[in-house]
Amino acid sequence: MTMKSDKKNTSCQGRCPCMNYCPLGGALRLIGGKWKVPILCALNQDGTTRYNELKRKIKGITNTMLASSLKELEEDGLIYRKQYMEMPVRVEYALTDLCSDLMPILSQLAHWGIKVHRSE
Amino acid sequence: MTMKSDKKNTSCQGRCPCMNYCPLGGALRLIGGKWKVPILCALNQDGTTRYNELKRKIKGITNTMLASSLKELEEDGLIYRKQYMEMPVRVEYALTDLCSDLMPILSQLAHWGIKVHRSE
DNA sequence: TTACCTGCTAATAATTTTCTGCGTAATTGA
DNA sequence: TCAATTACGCAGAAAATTATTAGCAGGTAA
Repeated sequence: MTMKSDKKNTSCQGRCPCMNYCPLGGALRLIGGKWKVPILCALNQDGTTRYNELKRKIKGITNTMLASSLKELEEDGLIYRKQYMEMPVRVEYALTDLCSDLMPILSQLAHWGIKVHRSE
Repeated sequence: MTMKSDKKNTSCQGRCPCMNYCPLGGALRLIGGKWKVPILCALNQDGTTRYNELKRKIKGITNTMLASSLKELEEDGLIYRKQYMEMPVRVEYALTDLCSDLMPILSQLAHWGIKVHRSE
């Protein structure tokens, strides 16, 4: 898998749940950006999904962003890519176990988000 | 508090832990950006903290970003600002209860981040 | 054959968003 | 007058995102 050791670690300079590397900052970087959460949510909800199916489901995403986000998510070990050598090529994506562990945490975050939204 | 209803809701179009508004996207926006997590972590670790103390503790942050991030966090109800009418002015920041509820979730996220980091 | 269609992705430039660096302001006691 | 504290404003740099174009592999329709 990829090396990320050169990424700046602004998140927590020796404080919090974080030490020198800051796994919290690291985690947030993995799911950061505009489209990664929508992709993960789609895969979480529907399971294994093809490229164009994702594109249809995630409104407004461009090919550029879908392809590059999928690539990063795969490199980071959050999703799994399986290419079938049919013609035309078929490619399927699914969450890895690692990412399945993440989803309940995101779900808690979502519940917290509901509270915040109500209190505004 | 602030109205955020005009924010685009790209995160989850009717899927996942999210409905139409997407509280997950909302939550991630609140803590998004380069400096908000470091600020929250500092406040979580040390409790009530003054402006310049925060500035010293969070290495590399500029006045512009510290001031604007604090302002947004306050508008969003995550931190609490108390200004003492001394001279020179003293201002203290602390986490709100709402944000205290968030910290354990971030902690879980951090633990997940450790796993990811190890598997790379 | 020719032309165009689907599925997936890359390359590039244009645009938008976010961040940085610097300067400055109000206040007032020493 | 100067220092200390807490900011705000603005220009430009950097980063993220979008738009556009194009590629390839093969299938379909004319």
